[in-house]
This record gives sequence, structure tokens and C-alpha cells, in this order.
Amino acid sequence: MKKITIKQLAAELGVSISTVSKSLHNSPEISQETREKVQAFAKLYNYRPNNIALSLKNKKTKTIGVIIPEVVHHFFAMVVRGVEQVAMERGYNVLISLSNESFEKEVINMETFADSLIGGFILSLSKETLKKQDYHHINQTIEQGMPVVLFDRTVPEINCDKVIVNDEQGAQLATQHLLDQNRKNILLITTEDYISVGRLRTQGYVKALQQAGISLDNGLIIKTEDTQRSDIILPILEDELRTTLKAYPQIDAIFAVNEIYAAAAMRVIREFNLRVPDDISLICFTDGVISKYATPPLTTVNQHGTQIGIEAANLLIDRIEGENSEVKPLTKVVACEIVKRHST
Amino acid sequence: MKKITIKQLAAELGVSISTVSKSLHNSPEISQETREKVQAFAKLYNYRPNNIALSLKNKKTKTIGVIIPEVVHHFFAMVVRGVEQVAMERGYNVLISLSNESFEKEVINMETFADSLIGGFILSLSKETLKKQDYHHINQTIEQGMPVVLFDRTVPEINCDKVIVNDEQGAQLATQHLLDQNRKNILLITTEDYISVGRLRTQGYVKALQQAGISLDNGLIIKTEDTQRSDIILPILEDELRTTLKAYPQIDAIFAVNEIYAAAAMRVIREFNLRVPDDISLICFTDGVISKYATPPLTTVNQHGTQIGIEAANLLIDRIEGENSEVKPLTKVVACEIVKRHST
DNA sequence: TACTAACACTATAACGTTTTCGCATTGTTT
DNA sequence: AAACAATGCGAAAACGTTATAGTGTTAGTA
Repeated sequence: MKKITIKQLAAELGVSISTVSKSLHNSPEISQETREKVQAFAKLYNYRPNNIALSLKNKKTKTIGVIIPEVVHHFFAMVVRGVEQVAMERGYNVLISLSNESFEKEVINMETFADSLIGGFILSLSKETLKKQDYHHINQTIEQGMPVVLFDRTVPEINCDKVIVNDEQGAQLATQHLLDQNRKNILLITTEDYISVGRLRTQGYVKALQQAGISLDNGLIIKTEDTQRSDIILPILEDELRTTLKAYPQIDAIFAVNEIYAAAAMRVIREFNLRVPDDISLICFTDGVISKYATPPLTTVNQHGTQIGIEAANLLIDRIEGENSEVKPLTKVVACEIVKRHST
Repeated sequence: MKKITIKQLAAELGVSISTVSKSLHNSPEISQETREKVQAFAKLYNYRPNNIALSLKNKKTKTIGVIIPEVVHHFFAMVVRGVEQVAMERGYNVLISLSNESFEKEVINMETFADSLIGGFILSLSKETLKKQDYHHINQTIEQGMPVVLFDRTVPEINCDKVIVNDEQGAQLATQHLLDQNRKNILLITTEDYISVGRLRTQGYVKALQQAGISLDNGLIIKTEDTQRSDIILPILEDELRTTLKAYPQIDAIFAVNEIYAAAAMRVIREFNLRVPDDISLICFTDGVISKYATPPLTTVNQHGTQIGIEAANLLIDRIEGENSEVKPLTKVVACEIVKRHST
């Protein structure tokens, strides 16, 4: 049984299209009797309005689009969860689409979405976009009046609502946590600076050391090229770790900016027959499954992904509904929190 | 700058709507000169056609919808990756939506999608749906002529293309792998039987034992209630594990039907001061991040999620494009493979 | 009786496209 | 010179819906 339209219903019932439409909307213009008849028929034929036609007419949909760089990333999954939550509460639907860290896919996704299947965007920039520093597709979308909320990986060149993690504070917290346990020689595993979160986390680390009056040793900072292919990057990182651990036997703690790096660190630590946390404390960003189910479970910096999703969705829906159309772009900062487990 | 329409372009240029449309499509009906002028203007005003209007007209979109129960699940993430891959190749867009293992959300998602934003579905049933055994929303969608491909969590009551993991074979392989290493007392951690994959994996385990001439001991099978909330279920599981390990000190291998259960097993094994793989071999389904980054890295059963996504997308797009509209529903089976690491 | 008001419904425009058909204005053939 | 084809463009329908502005019938009022 194919989908039925109002027109077909009208023909079947011998009334006009208008009458059917109004009956279905319970317009008082139509007699009780007709309304009931129409509604009964509609139910019988399993009528449901064609959303495309509705969108075309109303020029807006109750759908919000989320573009994230990856699905496998726990943090993004959590953000999506938060977005879903408030979307459901406020009567919106969520569609997700992946950029796979690619600039081109990000542009394509924006375009398909922007052709107004969507009332607004929530997105986190792909690594490639950050590297290219090309934001025309996003600014263009914003100029066309489409509300956009950026989260986590944001950039000052784009003028819109933003929800960011307080990466610097989180890193400071993590470093402080290690310092509190009397660890003085803390190795930092981070990413190249063009990833803003990597840069900020490095800053937090530096700040915490400064405050503790410990002088910075650049040999204790490993910066990795942050590509997609962890199979390529990890062996390189592990090699660097080996070299550094040999060069700095006094290292008594490691702070990794993500779980994967922490897992690599863990592996090398075992190779050296050192113990976590007895010989080396280990802490990392992202409170995900790797940390949770590692042995020992890892102490982490929780970025409250769900909370970020919630804030982002509320910001976006407010814009869509024109609640704050006059207000200029807001930036919300979500604080990090240490989740203490057994690696520190 | 708001979005511009063909109508506005036409007014600006002083020609008709038809001329603009045809010029943009490079119709030979229109003179070279006019075409160039129109196209120049279109570029200038950054014109891009309104997809909604197109969909309404063409009654089909080049978009496929994927509904998965969860994002955090590594296997689903992999399937999405596969779908994305062939979709890109064949010129389709992918939209993802989450059921969060809820029947109601699944229904809502189907409805929003089915209202023809979408040319077809790829989906894996939510746990709640499997429990309720209510598939009306899916069968209804199929009846309306919308192509649907089910993957992984499928059900005979729905008559459509399917791509399934050979769970039984995978479990048999895993069990055999343990038997090959001379482990005779294999503990199985699985889910209740209403989850079809749990049931099939249990069957594979049983079959492998039979073939090896080992009699089945039901005390060596732990069945857990498979809820969303792992924080609730895991302590219970760990308790059961402790009891079983005490009752059966001869256990020399554990086969878990997912990574989380394997992680729980790992924890309890350490508690008992046993070593992996020396005292107890450990193998599990799902070749995800937990296994990959555990210490020691776990031997797993890889379900080739990406491959499943690829098969599903091809099946779906073939249907959409009517390539095989006469062919009756197909079921493709994707074999599992053991990924040997250091836990066995 | 004549006018108005209420009622119950219909016609139609509009949203942005594509496409078929039709209509001038040319140029080409006998 | 008359018929005809080719060229270049416009008008209008269609997709499914909603909303505004009619339209005709009946009933009520003065």
C-alpha cells in the first residue's frame, strides 16, 4: 500500500482538498460530522502528511542537524546523547552526519543539510578544516540566516554561538592532581598546536607547573601529529615514549591529552616493567570506555560531553525559535572535572 | 544574504523562470549567451537549488537513513563507516539517527525519516523492539514501498534484505580457538536468549564443544540481563563471575560475547591473582577499542562491521535504483574472523 | 419581504523546482 | 513568394501541503 495524499483522500470522500486538510487539523470551520468522517478515513488509509511538502511550505523543519568528525570518538557520542535529550524534550528531531575529519565531506554535509532540511546546525570542526583554516562554508550558512552552534573545536573566525570545554582548566586540574600526589616530573603527551584543544591543554599543563614553581622542560612534552590512522601514529608515539623514558628516568607521572595516548603510554610503561600508579601515575583527557575498562581503570578528565550537547541544543533551539534573535553570539564554557580511578 | 531562488534570479535578469532553470541545466534550448549570463549571475548570488523542492518534485532523494541503537557501540560505528563509504561512492548522503535502544524512539525516527526525506533505510533493531516483538512500524514502511535493509539484529517476521553476522560461526571459531590451545573448561558469558545474537553465540559455543566431544556444563554459562546501564549490570556480573570461579577452579578460559563482559572478566581474574593468558585465556566478541587498548590486548572475534555496512548500503541502493526490484529479499551473511592478540 | 449572519464548504495561491508544450521570430528550402 | 523548420524563449502544470479569500445555502432578524 503506497503512501496516500490529501488529494487522494479528498477524491475518495468526494470533498475538496481544503476540507480534508481542515478536518485533519480539527478546524471549527468544518462540521463535526465531516471531520469525523475524514479522520476515520485518514486513519483507515494510514494517512500521514508529507514532511517534504510541509517543509517547503513552512520554510522550516523541526529538525536539527549535528555534524561531528567521528562516531567512534566517545566524547562526540556523548555530545550527541545530550543533544538528543533536549531535542526530544523540545520536540525536535536530530539528524547526525559525519565529516570523517575531512574538509570536503564537511562542506558537502553542510550543503545537503543547509538546503533547508534542517532548522539549524550543531557542529564540531574537522581537523582538516582547522588545518586549512577555510571556514567559508560555515560563514556562508550563517549569513543565509541559518542558526549554527559550534562546540569543542571552535574558531574565532566564525561568529556564532559556541559551547566549549574549558580545556585549559581541565589540563591544569589534571596536572595539579598529579602535583598534589607529589609527582614533580610530569610527561605531557599532546598534539600539534593547530588543534586548538591540544594547544589549550598544553597551556593548562604549563600554567599548573608555573604556579607550582616548577620550571618547564620541553623535553617532557611530546607532540604528535594527530592523524586519523592510529595504527600509524601509535608505533611512532611509543618509540618517542621509549626514548623519553630512557632520557628522563625521573619521570613519575604522565598526562595524556586523550585515551589512546594513555593506552600507548600504559603499554610502554609495562615494557619498562614499571607499575601504574606506584612508579608512574597516569591521567588522561576523555572519560571514555578505554579508561573505564582498563586495568587499572584510569583517572581521567571528564569533559562532560552530555552537558555540552545539552547546552548546544538549547542554544540552537533558542535561536531557531527566535527567542534570542537580537542577542549577539554567546559562548558557554563547560568546566572539566577529574574522575578519580586507580591510575593515580 | 538570504538564500536566493530561481524566481528571484529570473526577476533580476529579466527572463522567465524556465529560462533560468534550463540555463542552469545547460539545456541546448537556451542560447549560449543567455546560459552564460544566467550562470554567471547564479554564481554571483551563490545560488543553490532548494533540495526540499527537488525532493517534492522528484519524489525521491539521494539520501539514505541509518537507524542504529547506539553511537557509543564500536560495532555500529564501524557499520556506519562502511555505509558512508559506499554511499559516497554511489553519490548518496547518509543521515544517522539513534533509537537509543528504545522502541518508541525507533518508531518516531522511522516516521520522520519515512515521510520521504529518505530514499531508504538501513537499520538494526533496538533491544526493546526485539523484546516487544512489535515490528508494525517497519513492515508498514516496507509496504509503502520504501526499501529497507536490516543488519545484525534482524528478525524473520520482517521480509526484507538483510545483512547478518555469522554469530554462530564466530562463536564456534572463538571456542575452537580456545580448545586448540588445550583449554577444556571454558566459561561462557552471554546474554539472555531474546537477543538473537546472544542466542546464536551461545549455540556456536555449544556446537564447538559438541564437536570436540566435551560435555556441556550449564554451570559454565553465565547469562546476563542485557540492559543499557552497564553500571548496574557489571557489579552483578562480577559477583556471578566470582561465584563461578570459586565453584569451578578448573576454568582455564573465558569467552565473553562482548568487550564489556570481557573487561569485567579481566577485573575479576586479577582479583583472583590469576594471569591472562597464562592461567586463563580470554577471548571476546567485538573487535573494538577496549580490546585493542587493554593490557594485554585481547584476542577478539571481529565481526567486520565495515564490511556489513558496505553490503547493506549496496543492497539498499540497488533497491532504491530499482536494479533488483523483482528479486525477492536477499540475506547476506558476513563471516567472522579471529583477531589474535595477547590474551590467548 | 429583504437583508444579514452564520455555517459549511470550495477555490486558489503559495512554497521552489523541473518539464512539457506552445509561440514568436528567424532562416532555409522549393 | 510561400511553406516550413529551427531557434530561443515563456507559460503553465505538477509535486503535497496550508491558509486566505471566496461561495452558496440556510436561518434569523427587522
